[in-house]
Amino acid sequence: MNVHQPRQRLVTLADVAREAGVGESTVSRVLRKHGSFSKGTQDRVAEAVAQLGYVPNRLAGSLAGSATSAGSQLVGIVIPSLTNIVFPELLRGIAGGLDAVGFQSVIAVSDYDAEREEALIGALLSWRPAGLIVTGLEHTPGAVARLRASGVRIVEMIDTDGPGLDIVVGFSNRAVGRVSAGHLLGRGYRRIGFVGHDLDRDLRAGKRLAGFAEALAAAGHPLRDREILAGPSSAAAGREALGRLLARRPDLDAVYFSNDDMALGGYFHCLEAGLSIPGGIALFGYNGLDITAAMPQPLSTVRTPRLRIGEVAAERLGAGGPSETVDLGFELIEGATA
Amino acid sequence: MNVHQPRQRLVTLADVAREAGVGESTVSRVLRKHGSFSKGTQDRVAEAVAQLGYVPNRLAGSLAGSATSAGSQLVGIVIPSLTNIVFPELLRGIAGGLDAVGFQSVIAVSDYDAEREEALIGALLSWRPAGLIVTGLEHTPGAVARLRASGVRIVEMIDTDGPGLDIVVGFSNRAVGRVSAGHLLGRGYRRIGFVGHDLDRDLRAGKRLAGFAEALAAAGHPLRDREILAGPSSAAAGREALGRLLARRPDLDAVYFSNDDMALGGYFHCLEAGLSIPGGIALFGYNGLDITAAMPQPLSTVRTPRLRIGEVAAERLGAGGPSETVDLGFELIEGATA
DNA sequence: ACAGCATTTGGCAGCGCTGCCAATCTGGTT
DNA sequence: AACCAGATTGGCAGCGCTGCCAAATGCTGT
Repeated sequence: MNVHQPRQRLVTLADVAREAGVGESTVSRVLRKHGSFSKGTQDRVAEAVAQLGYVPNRLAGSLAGSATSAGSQLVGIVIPSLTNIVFPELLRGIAGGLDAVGFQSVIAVSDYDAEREEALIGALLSWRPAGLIVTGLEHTPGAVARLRASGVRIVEMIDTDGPGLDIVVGFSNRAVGRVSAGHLLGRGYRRIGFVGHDLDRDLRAGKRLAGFAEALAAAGHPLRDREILAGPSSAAAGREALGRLLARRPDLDAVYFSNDDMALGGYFHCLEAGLSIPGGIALFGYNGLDITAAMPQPLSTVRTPRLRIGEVAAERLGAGGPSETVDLGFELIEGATA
Repeated sequence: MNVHQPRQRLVTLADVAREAGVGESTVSRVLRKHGSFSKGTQDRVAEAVAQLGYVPNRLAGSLAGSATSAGSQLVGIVIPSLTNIVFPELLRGIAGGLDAVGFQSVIAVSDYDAEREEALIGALLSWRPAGLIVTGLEHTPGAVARLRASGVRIVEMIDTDGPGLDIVVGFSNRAVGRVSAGHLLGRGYRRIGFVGHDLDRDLRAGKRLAGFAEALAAAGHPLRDREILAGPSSAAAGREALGRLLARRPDLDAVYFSNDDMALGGYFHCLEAGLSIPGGIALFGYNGLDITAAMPQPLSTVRTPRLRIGEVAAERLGAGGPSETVDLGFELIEGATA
């Protein structure tokens, strides 16, 4: 089946109209519950639709509507990664918010590559989406130009540390870094290190580190050392990086991780090396992944409102308000590791 | 900005044609690198496009092409969840395979609900996608009817235990269960239990358990007990469930988990309860998540070719071959916990 | 210089649907 | 019985693009 057939002609609205013995525009109105029509007509149309197995063609619908109404019912989404569980959670939030209004999402993954993001934005705009949701505030000039010229609602997610193009939904990554530093300092840690991943590409992680280091320096206990592995974050990377860092600086009393995956890896390293936590070494993460709450010692971390960010992003896309920044904040989880 | 404006008229292909001083069809040919045109024309068109900031309207393009060519360059995807990291990985594979051919994916999440899946399939088909990728082999009769009537290529992912509609890409979940049981039996475990999640909804997990229990029974060492928590899989659920199971049946010498998340939770339970692994109790998971390899004792589990499944699914969607089932197999990871 | 062929180009009819407008119908009024 | 507002309906011109076809152009050999 399905082998190079010239694609059978599918049932069209005109077929339904003929079958139901009414005009095309009437069918269109009934199907969209828009305008007025009698109960009898509605029933006859419904029957014809069922009879013929009609599936509306939204390409045609959106194209026709594009002159006057809101364009297609698609929303374009660009995220940097699918590997980091954070992004699927954002997507889940968006999907939830979106299908409340019958929109659907076209998703593209940039792999933390700004050039690629620009290309993807172009590709998504070619579907004349009702709006676009992108990640972060940093984009190539070309991408910004396209977004501006598109005339559609733009939502930038996750980061509020800087000016946005239209709607911004997230929290301050810099503040997360500062608060995390404050917590460690407050607990009396003084010889603090950092374990991270690819900061050149994950710009938010870079901002957190900047805020973190800044707060430490301001308190007079500057960051002692850092171990940064190229490549995406992972438990394996965190484990290896913490091993290296502690081999070099066994005197550290606390380590800040670029995220929970890395921190979990660090935790595994400590288990294996027989280091006591937080007495021997304190660990502090970022994200508040569910898994960290199930650890024998819950991870000390910062929980971010990922799902909510997605929901709000979706919601604002539909709404017609003015441009604005929505800061959803974050929550420090004390945990037992720092 | 962007407040209820009646959507400015965007640049169209006709505008480009006028600017470049050529006909519309010429612009169309140049842009799609289809048919023949001179270098000079190409340059003039390219310049006009850049000049005007033209973004093609794929809604119109797909609609126009739909009469003769393959329909839109969209691919619809239905997955049951975004929470379980497995599905984002599938998506990543699909995205990779798809953008090699310039297709884009519209993603819908069914929440393991068959009725919802049916509705989503309808919604996706209304975009006249080039193909549809769905999860698993079990669908409502209505969903099957729609898929059949759509006339597009259908790929069913992950599970090969049963007949498919068109292309099936995955592995045998039942076989995973059997092989896992074989491994435990081979290692001498005899008093075996199971910890799982929501099997009524996650049908693949149910099939694995069926295969597992069947193999145990065949060997004369039937499954001793099971603890199944409602709701999705998670480390927290695995931890709690293992606690309950062992409280009830402290004599168990091995436990099979519905997946690695659950197993990791079980591992945490053991750490906390001071149970030695695998001497006191052996743990066996499913999925081969990266994180389990970073554990102090790597988890014994079965690694599934998730990324590859996605890639192959995408690849087959484009290809025009006959219907078939592609079994990509799986790999048993010995690990250190069983 | 001219036929013969390949290459390049433009015109235009749809693709299936929606929005606008005019036509028809309904029921109640005067 | 004539009249009117409101409800219901159908016709049809696009939405922006692609595929088909015919026309124009460029080259070659004779």
